[in-house]
Amino acid sequence: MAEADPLQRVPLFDLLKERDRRRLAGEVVETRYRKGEYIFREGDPAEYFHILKEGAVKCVKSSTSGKECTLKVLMPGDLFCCEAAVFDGAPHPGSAEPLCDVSILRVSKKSYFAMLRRNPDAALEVIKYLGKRLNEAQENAKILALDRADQRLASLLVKLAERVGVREPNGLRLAVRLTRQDLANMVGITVETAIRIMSRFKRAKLVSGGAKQIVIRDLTGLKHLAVDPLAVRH
Amino acid sequence: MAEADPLQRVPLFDLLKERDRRRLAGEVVETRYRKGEYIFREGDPAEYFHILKEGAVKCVKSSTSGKECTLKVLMPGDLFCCEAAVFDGAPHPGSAEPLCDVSILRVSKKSYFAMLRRNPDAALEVIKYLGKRLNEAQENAKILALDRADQRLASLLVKLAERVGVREPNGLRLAVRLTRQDLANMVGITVETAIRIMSRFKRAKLVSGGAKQIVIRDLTGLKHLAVDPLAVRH
DNA sequence: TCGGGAGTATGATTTTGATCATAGCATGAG
DNA sequence: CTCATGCTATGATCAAAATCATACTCCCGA
Repeated sequence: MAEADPLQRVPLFDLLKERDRRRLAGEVVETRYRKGEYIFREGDPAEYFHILKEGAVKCVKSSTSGKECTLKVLMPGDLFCCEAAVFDGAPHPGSAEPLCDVSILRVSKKSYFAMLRRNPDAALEVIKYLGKRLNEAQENAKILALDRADQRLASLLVKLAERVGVREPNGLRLAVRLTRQDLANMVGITVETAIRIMSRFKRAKLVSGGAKQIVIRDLTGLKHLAVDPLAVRH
Repeated sequence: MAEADPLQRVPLFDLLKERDRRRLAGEVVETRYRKGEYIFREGDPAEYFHILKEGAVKCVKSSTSGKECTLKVLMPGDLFCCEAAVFDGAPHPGSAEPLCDVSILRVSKKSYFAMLRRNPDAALEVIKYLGKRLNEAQENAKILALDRADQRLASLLVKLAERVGVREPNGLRLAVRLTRQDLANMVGITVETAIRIMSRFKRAKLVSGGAKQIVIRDLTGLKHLAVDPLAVRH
């Protein structure tokens, strides 16, 4: 906590009255994690509320058979485990793993709830944020339930391009490093299927690049494909 | 609004200070719908916040190709379209259809937000409710992404049994009327597949009954199946 | 610059579930 | 009672994606 008011520019906290922000600042702990570590694991007790300050984090759930599913990639400003922070004593329903070196802010559930009770605007902000997340999750469920593998992957790439795409001469570069395995885990398919479809997308000049760097070369084409039940041939 | 304080026993509203509850009561409209009507449709402007008072409602999303997916069956006390109520001017991301004759309470977004701003306890309650719903939605996404058709159906039946199961001599009867098509829409499979799997479940004495009435005869067996990657044979 | 490991690529085979087709059953309105 | 209609049932066929197997390629560090 080197700066005078480290929470001033953090989403959610920026809404607090200055007095409350200062009060809370003393209770916020900043921690750094590197790729490969866990921020928390499925089943751990959920005692803190988190905000991602820097880097990218994936939320993962796994099934008994060892298969994994990535629910969401969080970016700076995202709140996480608001959903878990909510239950008294219930464990984390999923794990949080850094996709690169990250920095997160952590507050105890108790201080978090006390803060919300004192700051109706912040509470409304959290309500809006959760509403948005619930919406996303339901949209996602629809896609998983109704769409084919290639459509799901196309939808994912569109979503990623819009969230973390960086303009570049030949398209939008995704600012997070994701392997085919990562992509597969996000849409409920196997690596092999993800690789085959990505190869098809490359041939169709929709995307380019590998694990280090994915570039979206034809966003409109992908959007089309996500909606249209016609596969890209060959 | 015949009764003195119609909101006293309604979830969420029961938390309000009496003064606020009375104030809000004037703004709450109760409406009845019957099976076959729509409460609202995907794309309609979202101007109200809803609470289900009586009956059962399904939340549905559909894809361009006409296929439908049922996100959730709401029961009395459930808030709905909190997620949509949140966006300024954005349309409903899904439809709400009664599964039987229902009664719903409706408040304008404006009064709803004003009420939450004045009642931090109610706001926290909404946060908890949304957290729970987000959790459910993510659990659901995991199941859709990783599990086979029979496991998904088994999970659904377990969930339904726990939410709307009524004790009976031969098992738990589901208090909502759901056809095989409804079940199929909830887990992203076709009617035919739902029927085949339900037939298998019947043969294995896990369930009984048809569209009028589904009875869960072996909850433990279903729970097992939901988790275990072994199909019920024959 | 060489070797190893992580990630990508691609083929062959099998499994699952969708699709198409037809038939049977039950429930309720008349 | 009886017909109509909405749901369930089941078979045959097809397509999509999982699985298993093997090879390649790129990068990074020693």
